[in-house]
Amino acid sequence: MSIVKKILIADDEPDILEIIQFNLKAEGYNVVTAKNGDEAIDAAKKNQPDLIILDIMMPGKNGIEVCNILRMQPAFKDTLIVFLSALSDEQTEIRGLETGADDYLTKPISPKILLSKVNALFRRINKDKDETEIVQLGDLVIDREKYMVKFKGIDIILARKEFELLALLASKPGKVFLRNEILNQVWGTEVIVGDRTIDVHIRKIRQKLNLDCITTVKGVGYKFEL
Amino acid sequence: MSIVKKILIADDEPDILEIIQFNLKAEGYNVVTAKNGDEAIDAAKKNQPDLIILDIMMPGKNGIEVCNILRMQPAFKDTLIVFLSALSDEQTEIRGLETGADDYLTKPISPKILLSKVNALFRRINKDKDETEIVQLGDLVIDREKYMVKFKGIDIILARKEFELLALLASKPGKVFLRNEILNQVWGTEVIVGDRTIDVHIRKIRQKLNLDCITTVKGVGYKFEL
DNA sequence: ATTTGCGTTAACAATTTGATAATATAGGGA
DNA sequence: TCCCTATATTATCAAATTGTTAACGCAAAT
Repeated sequence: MSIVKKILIADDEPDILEIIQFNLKAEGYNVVTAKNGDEAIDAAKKNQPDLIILDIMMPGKNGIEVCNILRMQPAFKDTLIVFLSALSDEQTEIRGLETGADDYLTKPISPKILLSKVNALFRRINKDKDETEIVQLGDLVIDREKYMVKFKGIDIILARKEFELLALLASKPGKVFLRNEILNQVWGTEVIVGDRTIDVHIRKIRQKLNLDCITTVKGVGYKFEL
Repeated sequence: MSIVKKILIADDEPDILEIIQFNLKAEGYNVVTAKNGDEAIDAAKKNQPDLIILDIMMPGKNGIEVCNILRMQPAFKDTLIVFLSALSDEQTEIRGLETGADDYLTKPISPKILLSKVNALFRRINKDKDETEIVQLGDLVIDREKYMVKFKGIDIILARKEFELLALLASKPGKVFLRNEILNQVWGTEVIVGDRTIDVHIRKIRQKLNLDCITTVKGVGYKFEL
């Protein structure tokens, strides 16, 4: 899957095609269009889009038929498919979703909302791809899932708060985290702890890592940097 | 992620909560509910649902705030979140989706359509599921089908809970399973057991395997590693 | 009816963690 | 330079968490 996502839109109304295409292109998507079901299938095979937006009522094969045909082929088993239809009856919508579509939108739809939905779908797809909870910075590896910190291949045992604190700071290297920010993220809003608590934990981390990677920004907070 | 998906519904209207809950349960989902934003956050942390359905307008924290708070936490980075709101204005919907939600549904909604949407979301998520019945890790063989564990060719008899617990931990070597996670997966959400139950089973496993393969991560959970 | 094993809990021991107080140190501004 | 304030350091102690053992209820098997 490329960096720039490709979207195929199939609709028999030129106006709709035009509006959607314009908006998606403006957002940086690569867009291909089709005027009916058969064209849609051809275009899908030819372009291998990342997302297909299908009108339901089209000349020739309707959207649901197209979806069915595509979903049967291994190449389109995982392709995102969304229906965009003027038909808003329950039966059709359910049938559409059960055909294997990822969403069912009804016309008329605001271009902005359509964009948001499309973005949401791609966001989800990308998330599932990199399931890694690992942050690596030079010789330092922070693994959230394993709850482990390694420095130059050596395991370092951190207590929970220490780990959370380090993970927070390391999540955005260079960013200065305000003391309040740290308190909210690591301790939560309900717990109230004294002023020196953060310092003590910072010190423990510095000690255990034996590495000058946490910088104090006086009067502001702390930041992580190698 | 267990076979049975867990869904958290947050809505301040008891009727809605009831209807949705009923329908999702009928479909075989495991359902947890919350009456407001704060409850939703608590319930999410406690139950680690696979999907969260959030009303927007709720007493205390509203749905969008809840979504924001959860999405900031690594544990909920990939959790499915869907808004279900009576607010159907464009601004709110866009804001909702940009907050990191996977969908935005508007009330009133037919239970059947909601179900179809929920099913569609899970269908999309479940593309990586690859359930092997036999796990082999070094000298250790865990056979889910035969309910047996072998270590260096020698059969080891584990009781049901012990087996389930070990199988869970071994399903992702290195991953730390939170106590809640373990309770949900091995004991289920309905059953409530005491604090020390997990420890006792862990001890029995350690004893029977006579192998230092389960590590305690204090304040977090347990992990399996050879 | 008796035995056996599982799952759970209670009770207590052992351990680790995290917050605080007290004190030292550093750095910027008057 | 001298203060004043913010942070660093250290030791201490309470709280939280887990480990261990024994015992109990229950159900299945004998």
